[in-house]
Amino acid sequence: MGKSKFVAIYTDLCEKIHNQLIAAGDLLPTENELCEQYQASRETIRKALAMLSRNGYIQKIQGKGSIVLDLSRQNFPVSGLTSFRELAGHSKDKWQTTVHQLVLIKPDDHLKMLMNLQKSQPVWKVIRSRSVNGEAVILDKDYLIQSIVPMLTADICEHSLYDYLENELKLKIGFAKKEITVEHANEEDKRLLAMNHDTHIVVVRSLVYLESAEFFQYTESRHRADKFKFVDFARREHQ
Amino acid sequence: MGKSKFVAIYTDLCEKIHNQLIAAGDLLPTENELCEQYQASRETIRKALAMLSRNGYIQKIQGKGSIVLDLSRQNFPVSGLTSFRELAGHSKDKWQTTVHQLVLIKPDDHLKMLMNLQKSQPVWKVIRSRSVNGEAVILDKDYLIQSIVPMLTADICEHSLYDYLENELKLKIGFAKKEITVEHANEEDKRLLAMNHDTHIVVVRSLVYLESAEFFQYTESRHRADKFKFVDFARREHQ
DNA sequence: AAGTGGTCTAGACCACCGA
DNA sequence: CGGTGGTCTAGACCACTTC
Repeated sequence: MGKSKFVAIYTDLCEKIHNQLIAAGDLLPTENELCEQYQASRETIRKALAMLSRNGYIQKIQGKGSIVLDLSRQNFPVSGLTSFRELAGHSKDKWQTTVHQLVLIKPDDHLKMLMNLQKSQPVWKVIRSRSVNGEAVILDKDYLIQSIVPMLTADICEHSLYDYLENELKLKIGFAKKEITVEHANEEDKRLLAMNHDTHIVVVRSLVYLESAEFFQYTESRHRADKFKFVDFARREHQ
Repeated sequence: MGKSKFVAIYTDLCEKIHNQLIAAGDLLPTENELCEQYQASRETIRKALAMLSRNGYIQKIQGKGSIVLDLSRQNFPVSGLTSFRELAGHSKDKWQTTVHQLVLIKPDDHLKMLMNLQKSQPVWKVIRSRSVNGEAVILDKDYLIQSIVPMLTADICEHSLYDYLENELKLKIGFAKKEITVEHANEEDKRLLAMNHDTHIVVVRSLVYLESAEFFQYTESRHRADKFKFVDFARREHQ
């Protein structure tokens, strides 16, 4: 239950590609060979390969085989659900988090609209800035529904909020909808970020849901424009 | 061959959701019921459901069923491969395309690096602006490898380049890697776009590949910052 | 013609949910 | 407990590439 067979096969092939045991441009073993190697049925192998394909590791070509792609360089887990991790997790720079505010609030009308709340219910408001090399370049404003996250501390917010949610509270994150726009910096941005003569902020707004399809968190992640970068791998679904 | 069974089922369910024959928040029929309805095996039904899930239409919950999600409002085909379509295709505004340049060039070193070209080979360079309500807000610079796209005309570029590539040349687009950043507007931006006192440009750089894994196009899509919006649906892959 | 991936099937067992 | 989705299997046939 910890892992299904096809995920284990996916993970194994993933590592082999990352460690260049299989070089970019090469063909993967055929599906039948992989059936042998992993003692699995073909459909199970194919699930693992489909996952590799979705995540940009391989390209399957009918009649030929599965080519290993060369996108690994900057291909950190695309469309992960937290923008901070996306940026920080895979870089070598030193990131630091500062908690500016942690309060339990009753949402006002504007927030209720943003969060699509029907009734008024208490919400954790967390404001944090993220610094790299001592320069605050990201301002994260999180709003979490208290009936799902009963307690929060500054300590949790300063370290990894998501670790806490997933590993301590055992919450299962399901999906999120994100929206990226560019806006003018406001007073709060100027106060809490090192604005560096820059007037623009990239705003990533996310609605995050649990696996139960229950809404759970709204996040506004405000990035200094010159420090922002979003990478995406998109596959064409021929229908 | 035109369509596989599971794609047909996916498409049918898609339409039913769009037309609200199945309401958001409701459960889809169970997998076994769908087997009956579509006269298909369960794995085939599950392929269709997996596709719906990937594209944000449903959330599957073990032991319960598949809930129809309510993301339809602004959920245009996320992570399509062409940023112009993403913006224009599903809006009600009137868009117009102006072709500024269409030439066959030998790429210089900078372009060769961007396009990851080993040898020097002729490349189509297409510069177009996109206007909405008479205001030019997007500048698209496309570079297409001529050995794959032998001929281009201004007429094709003014209408739909991608229609031509897919339907006339029968090219099969496979996947793309995109990168979104924010940069200062340059002279060309100011000349060809209605810059509106704005100094920033959202730059979407894409490397596009065919299904054969062959590289084929580099695109730089430069959006006036205040007109830019990117929407993404991301699913957590629990492993 | 042989080998590859693409699709579909029927059946089995498990993990989870709700009454 | 019964019904749901999650996983895995073995086998079949098709479409495509390559020789």
